[in-house]
Amino acid sequence: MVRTRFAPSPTGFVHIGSLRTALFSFLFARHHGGQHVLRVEDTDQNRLVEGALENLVHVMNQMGIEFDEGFYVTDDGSIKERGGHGPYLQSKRLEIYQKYAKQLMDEGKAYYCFCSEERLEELRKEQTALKKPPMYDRHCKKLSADEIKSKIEEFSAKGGSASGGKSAGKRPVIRFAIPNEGQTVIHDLIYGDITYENKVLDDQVIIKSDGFPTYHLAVVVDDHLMEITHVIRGEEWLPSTPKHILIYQALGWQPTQFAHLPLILNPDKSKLSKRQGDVAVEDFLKKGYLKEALINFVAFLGWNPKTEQEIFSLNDLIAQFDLAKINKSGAVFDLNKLDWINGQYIKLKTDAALAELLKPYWQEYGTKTEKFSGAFLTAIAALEKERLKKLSEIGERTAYFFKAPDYAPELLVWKKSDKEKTKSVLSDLLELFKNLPEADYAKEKLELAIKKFIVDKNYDNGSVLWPFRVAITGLEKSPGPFEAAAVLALGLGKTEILQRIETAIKKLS
RNA sequence: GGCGCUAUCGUCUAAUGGUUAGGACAAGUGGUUUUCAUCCACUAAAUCGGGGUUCGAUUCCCCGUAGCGCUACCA
Repeated sequence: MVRTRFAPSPTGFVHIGSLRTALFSFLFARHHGGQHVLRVEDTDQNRLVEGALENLVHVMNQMGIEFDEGFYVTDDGSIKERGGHGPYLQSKRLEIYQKYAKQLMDEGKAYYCFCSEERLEELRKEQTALKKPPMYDRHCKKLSADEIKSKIEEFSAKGGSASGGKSAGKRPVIRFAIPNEGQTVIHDLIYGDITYENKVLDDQVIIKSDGFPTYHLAVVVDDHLMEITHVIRGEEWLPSTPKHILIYQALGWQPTQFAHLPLILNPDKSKLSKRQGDVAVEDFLKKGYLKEALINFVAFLGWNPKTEQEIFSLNDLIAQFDLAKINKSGAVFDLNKLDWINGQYIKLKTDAALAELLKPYWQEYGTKTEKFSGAFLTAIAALEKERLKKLSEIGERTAYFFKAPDYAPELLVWKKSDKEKTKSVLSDLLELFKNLPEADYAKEKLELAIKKFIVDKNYDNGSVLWPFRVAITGLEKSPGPFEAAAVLALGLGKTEILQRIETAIKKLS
């Protein structure tokens, strides 16, 4: 049984890279009929963020990434935990890590380290100055039993006193003793076999002085205990993987399989970061990117089905997903392509569904959607469907439907026409509309009537259609005049059209 | 500095030991059109460099170069 997990630390927002990692681990699990676990890695007490867990679970839920174990959103919107391998919050598993750390100590595979932060810093400085790799010098590994005993007493005497800075905590740290010889080989499902010399590996701290484990211990213990079969994570973890394998071996366990994902990059090719634009999934959602588009786009960063199909639903992805089709080089996060995919998904929506999605964005813009009929909103959605790249654009683009537009009089004059002609065209048009029966305000009838009007009056299209459209929309760029007018009549009645034409004539006077 | 990874159009990528190196986004041009968008057609745009192996290498190997990642009591 394949079991994968997504194991983020709760930072307060969901990074786009995390989304892809979660997506791939979900796709892999589902593709193989396996299970997907959500475990939260909150072992850094200095970086706790209020509400981060809730936010994380809600975003995952919203994106349609499911977890069989871990945390989930209940019907009433609260967060609950489930599954037989819990707890799924690392801060609630402290005794477990302690137990295995002790086991390693007892077997001589780990040791207490009493070195102060200052000493460590000094050491690093010296090593760097000598152009040597900064590594722990294993000073405390050589301590005798008596020395250890007295050091421990000294440490507890200090208690939690603030005197010695952060490093003078209550307890020493525990370091994992890396073997000085030999090699460790990673069999990565994406990168292939990678060999590391053990001697270049540092003696990692596995239990911090506050009693919390570091990532390296916690990840190994939890993945083992939670019966994870495949660890799918970002490429930034590749260099610490040999340490993890060594810990597995020290504990007498079989390592999981590993699949490291290529990084997602900023336009300058550095690791995608907050500094260079939005990286929070929440922000993209807020801007009006559809979850389907986000999923589709992110799936194509580093993976592709090797066909020419570009649009994939989550189910398509599950069916097609294959680790062997993931490539090894990092991928730049290209907003242009995201916009395009988003536009594609917007076009795929029905008019009514799109209108529904648009409501919050109209509200945000200040439009009281409850005052207008569903048919009206749907008709507007239909008009904008092929123009919209992001839902958040809707407010500004369609403001004229809800409130008479304001615009400069010159905008009414078509480039091949002039002010006087425009004025008389609009006056003629006003007459036409005054006599137009209500039933003829439907788009097709309206179009027929106006086209006939143009022929009868011997006008040309531009000198009629341009000012008419501007009178209705007040915009230089907008949907066509017939559909805009028809939708406007549907929502606000035919008199609104007469009024807007009258306003236009006045503007030219 | 050490260790590791990577390298095809601007971007995401496909392909093969032999192809006119393909597609998509973006860009540009033209068509449709009152404007915008859509749509259609077209154009420009790439195998990092040097050595091998081979009849032949963009593909396999080595070296170099570049970029990135890691190098914490952060994950």
